[in-house]
Amino acid sequence: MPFVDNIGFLMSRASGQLVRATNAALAEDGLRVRQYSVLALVCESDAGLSQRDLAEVLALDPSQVVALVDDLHRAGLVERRPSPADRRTKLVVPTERGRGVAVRVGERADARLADQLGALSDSERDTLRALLSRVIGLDVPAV
Amino acid sequence: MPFVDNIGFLMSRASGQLVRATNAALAEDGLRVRQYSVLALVCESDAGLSQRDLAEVLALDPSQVVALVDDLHRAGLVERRPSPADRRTKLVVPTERGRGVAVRVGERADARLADQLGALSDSERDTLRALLSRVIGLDVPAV
DNA sequence: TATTGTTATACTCTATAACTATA
DNA sequence: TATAGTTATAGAGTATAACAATA
Repeated sequence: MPFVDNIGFLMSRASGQLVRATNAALAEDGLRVRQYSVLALVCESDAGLSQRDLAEVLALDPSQVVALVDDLHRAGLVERRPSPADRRTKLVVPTERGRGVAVRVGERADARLADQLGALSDSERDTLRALLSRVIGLDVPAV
Repeated sequence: MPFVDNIGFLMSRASGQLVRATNAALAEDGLRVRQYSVLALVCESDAGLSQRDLAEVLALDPSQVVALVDDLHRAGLVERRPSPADRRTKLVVPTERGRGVAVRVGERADARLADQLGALSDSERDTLRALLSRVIGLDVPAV
């Protein structure tokens, strides 16, 4: 099989393409996809997420999460709140402005992503989503 | 739809995982996946590939290809040959040693990749390959 | 004029190690 | 002793701009 059909190569190219397109969609709000992923996650959460939770979900090193939360905090989009249960833990929660930005840029990012996936039908997108989830080990493998 | 089901996010995580695993497989030969991709491509080619060809196939900037070819040349795995047709163009061709290394590390890299895709059946891998090709626009979209 | 390869530069991402404060 | 967050640092990847040689 020729190298250009290597799944790792195809995945890397596709990922780069999607990240570039998403970054372009987020750029006018001064965000990049990694910062936005943190913002989107904490907006989905009720009580806020610890930085450790964020690191695990995003598969990032905790030290990287520090920098991303710093960026969002500097932009006034999130705050760090002390956890009532554990004084080591800081819960990252969105500000009002952060919630608004998340909705707005989320829509633009989703639209851009949809453009990138234009060649795929809805059911093909579902298939792709399921296969990717299996690759990263989030779902149980078929027995 | 929760952010963790975002196709861009899943793609990015999957890509990172595959690249990491492949880099680990190539490490004992002092290669990384980007260098290996150049080596693999020129080994498939009969007459060698120009750096411009490589940049296009790999979706890299030509200046990045310069650095990758430099690395491989320093390791004695490829050579730059003047093109008979165009004195601006340099054809990148593997050395004998380069061909040997490509076969050996290619097998290890393929095995590692197969491990990473362990949860997927053969037909699912084909499906994934086809969907990724469509995303990056290599294939004609379904009409 | 346009293209091939090249150099230079800056920024982002990734990977580790070590430190602090709490548990 | 282990965990959450943090700082620091180095290396790899990405993105542009500009240049020389050649077409």
